[in-house]
Amino acid sequence: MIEVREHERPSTVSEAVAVQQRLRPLVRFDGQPAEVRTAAGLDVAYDESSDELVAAVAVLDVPALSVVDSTVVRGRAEFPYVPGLFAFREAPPLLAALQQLSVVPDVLVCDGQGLAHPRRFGLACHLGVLTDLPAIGVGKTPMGRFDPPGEPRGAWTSIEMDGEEVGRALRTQEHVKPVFVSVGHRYALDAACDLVLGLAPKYRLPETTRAADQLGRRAG
DNA sequence: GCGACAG
DNA sequence: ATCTTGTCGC
Repeated sequence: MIEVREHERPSTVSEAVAVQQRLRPLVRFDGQPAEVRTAAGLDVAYDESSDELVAAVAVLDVPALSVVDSTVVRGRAEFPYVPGLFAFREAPPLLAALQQLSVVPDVLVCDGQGLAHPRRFGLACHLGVLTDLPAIGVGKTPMGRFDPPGEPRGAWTSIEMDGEEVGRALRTQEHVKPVFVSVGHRYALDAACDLVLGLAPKYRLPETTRAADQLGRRAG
């Protein structure tokens, strides 16, 4: 099963920022899996009462893209939504859901950013470090600066923040708005984009996140 | 000072 | 995140 590293649960913005600064150096850039046979999609859906949420994880076989395992955990939001501190709201229930899995996925495909974050420590880095599993971030909304990639499927451009490449705007479907890919933990950016393209043969978003999204919505 | 700000 | 079915277009 998945082991989760001991971690703090801050209740204020300044404490949360301090936790990010402390965990950031633990991000690893080596240890990428030689072959990805399973990929987990993670997503959180919100309920009516605004502080109730549903964390869903779907593990897909690669490259078949069939669901081989899944878990759903209901809970309450322990932290408000604050841009840049997204993980303190969604990581707790997602970690609980990950621990219920009967298989350990080769990579976590997170719904949000990884290094494409003001302090280079988005949700994908957070989850990657706390589980020490390879992780990447696939966001629907861009964070840094980028030029629009070409229209063909597979076209991409660099996303930069403070003059460095922190991710890529990747076109997964021709003439469709790109997704925003960044490294989370133990994964290279090139490989992350290859993986996302393989996971998104038909739609804009990877099948992993689509499956998790559907699970969470069904349980809400 | 003003605007921007993952889900 | 969420409010929301069918419909226009490649």
